[in-house]
Amino acid sequence: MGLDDRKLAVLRAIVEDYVATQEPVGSKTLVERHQLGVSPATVRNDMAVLEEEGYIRQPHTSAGRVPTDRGYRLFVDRLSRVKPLSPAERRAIERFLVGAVDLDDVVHRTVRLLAQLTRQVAVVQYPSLARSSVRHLELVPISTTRLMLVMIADTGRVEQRLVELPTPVPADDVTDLRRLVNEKLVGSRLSDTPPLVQALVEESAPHLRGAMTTLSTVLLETLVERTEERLALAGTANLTRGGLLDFQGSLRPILEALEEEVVLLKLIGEAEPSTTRVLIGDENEVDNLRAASVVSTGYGPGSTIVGGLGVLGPTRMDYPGTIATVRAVARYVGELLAQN
Amino acid sequence: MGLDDRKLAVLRAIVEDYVATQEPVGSKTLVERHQLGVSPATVRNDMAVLEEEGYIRQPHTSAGRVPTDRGYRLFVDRLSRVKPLSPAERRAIERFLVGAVDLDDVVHRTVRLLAQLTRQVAVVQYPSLARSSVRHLELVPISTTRLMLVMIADTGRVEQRLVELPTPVPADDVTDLRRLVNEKLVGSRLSDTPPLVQALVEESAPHLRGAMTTLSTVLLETLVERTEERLALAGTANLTRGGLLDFQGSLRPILEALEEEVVLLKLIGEAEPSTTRVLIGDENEVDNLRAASVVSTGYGPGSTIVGGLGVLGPTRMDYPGTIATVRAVARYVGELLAQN
DNA sequence: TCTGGCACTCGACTGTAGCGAGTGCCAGTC
DNA sequence: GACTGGCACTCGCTACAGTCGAGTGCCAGA
Repeated sequence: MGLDDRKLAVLRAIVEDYVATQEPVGSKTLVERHQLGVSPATVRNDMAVLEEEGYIRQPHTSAGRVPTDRGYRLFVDRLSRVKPLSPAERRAIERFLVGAVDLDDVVHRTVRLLAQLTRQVAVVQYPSLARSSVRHLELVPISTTRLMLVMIADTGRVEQRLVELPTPVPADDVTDLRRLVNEKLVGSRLSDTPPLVQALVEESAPHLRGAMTTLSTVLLETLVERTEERLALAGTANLTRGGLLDFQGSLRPILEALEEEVVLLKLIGEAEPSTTRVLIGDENEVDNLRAASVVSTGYGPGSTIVGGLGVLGPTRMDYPGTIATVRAVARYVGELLAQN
Repeated sequence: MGLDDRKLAVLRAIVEDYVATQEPVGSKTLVERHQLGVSPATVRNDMAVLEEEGYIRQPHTSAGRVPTDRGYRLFVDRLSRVKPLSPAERRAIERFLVGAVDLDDVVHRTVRLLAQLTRQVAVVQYPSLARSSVRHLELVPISTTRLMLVMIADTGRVEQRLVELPTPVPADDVTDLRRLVNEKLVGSRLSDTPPLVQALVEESAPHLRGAMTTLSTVLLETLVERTEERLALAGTANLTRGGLLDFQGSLRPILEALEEEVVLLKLIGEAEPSTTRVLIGDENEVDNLRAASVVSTGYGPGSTIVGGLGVLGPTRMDYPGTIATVRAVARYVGELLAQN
């Protein structure tokens, strides 16, 4: 795989041109637009090598070259630098995010902002419950045998769930239950609660035992097992930019994939390392998204990560710009959350 | 506008055929597929009249006829009966909606169900706050100058909002505040609260006055002014059915409209009368949706209405079936809510 | 009022031809 | 050995002409 500097430069030029024009790029136009200092014939030879190595391909004979997924990968890894944000973008981010009034608001603003700036489909995961701690648990009696359980997490998330009690429970007992669960659980990570919840049942007074058992079941179900991850989506209309050229003519699989929360979470939620992740075309494990690329990263207050966010677009996307925007937005959101 | 019975039958046949085949329908195929008891020539004469009256049109000379928006309207109003649901559909609805665990769950299941049954884009509005009553208000101290206000409505909706207090407020005072707002507001409709909230400030003890003022502002903002209506969406992938024929080739405007919550709320949220509403093509006031039809209705426990739901699809849609499904789903959801 | 017949229209499809962007290869030069 | 200019070739795109056929409008007759 002897790719000298010039061949890399040719690849970079092809990617940049193709992203800009959306048309296969030929050797002649390439030397015209970029100062490569060599003739078209030489570029053609280089192209032949790049094609051999699988970085570019010809849609058909007598057409220019188009980068392959592998070509984009090389471009992203070795040929591009993260583009600094324009002052206008920076301002847009700041303006957009101030004045957010609660978590819902923050998430919605963020996802719209991301979609607008990148002109692609944006996805923002709500702060993960698994990475949140309990700030407060509230029990609101609906009837004598029904409670509304409200959990407030330190990330600002609020989850509620109806609890059907096996037997009527008087108001005083509800107060006791409330005190007990709060004493035991407040401050602990949700992922660490199962043993605590277990202990809660065992330690509770006999007359509370029944209610507490039901309550604990619901608690475990809601907060731990059914990892109730939520997310917000925006910018699907951006999929129609670039006519029907992107996504080989059919938006169908993409739209289908976007409806599957599980799929999206996998895409942007696994942001273990705090670095930005780029998945290009085929690298994607979801079949429906083989024609798309995803740029995602984690966000959270300070250096911790509580959730993921990212964008999805055609493989033919402006990677440097998109990566920069995604990172910047994630950083701003993190700062915003840190203020809480 | 003398449209005798046969002309109406011809129109009905045209609509049904076109909806089924998606192809302009000619006089010959029409008499073949439907027992009209007359010759193609006669049908042609009727068609000419129908076209004159604006109920059908020809995409081009030497093509069959296609219903106009006006034609669909006449069809819906006078030529179609609501199709009874198939047992399979009935079962699907029941199966889908049992086991819903909280409001979010109900809404999400409903919207997916609607999308699946109608094979169109489904929209479900959360129970409107304006039509809800306060069941409980909770104040959770986050710090000495910050409270989390949580409002639980009788419709199951839970809204939260951060309150920044002007001065630190001790825990005892928070207890007092909680008691006061609950005493005053629980049980009242949200739309009726403004005077009550006002009174709350005036009647509160001097040392609570400052905090109560801030609190009341937030209350009014969150619950009344910023009519925080939420909605859920599903089935956008269904827009791609029928190739690019529907929506005159561009999904763009549709997708854009679907991103605007305000627009959607207007579409399905204004379900004043409990009857089903059908908006066909041009009747739609949103420019982006001139190529689409919307079938919507209100839902709620018993005969009250707390929100709207509906579907959006091409004007060429199976109106009788869609209307039946939308109504049935709304009724089931209403029953489900009544159980709470 | 309905029907059969007939001439007409016009989009869809097919085949052909010319154009041109772009390529691969090769011989020649530095 | 690396680069370049030149040349023949490929093949998608566009334009154009011709054919086909579904569907129509109209009219005379039952």
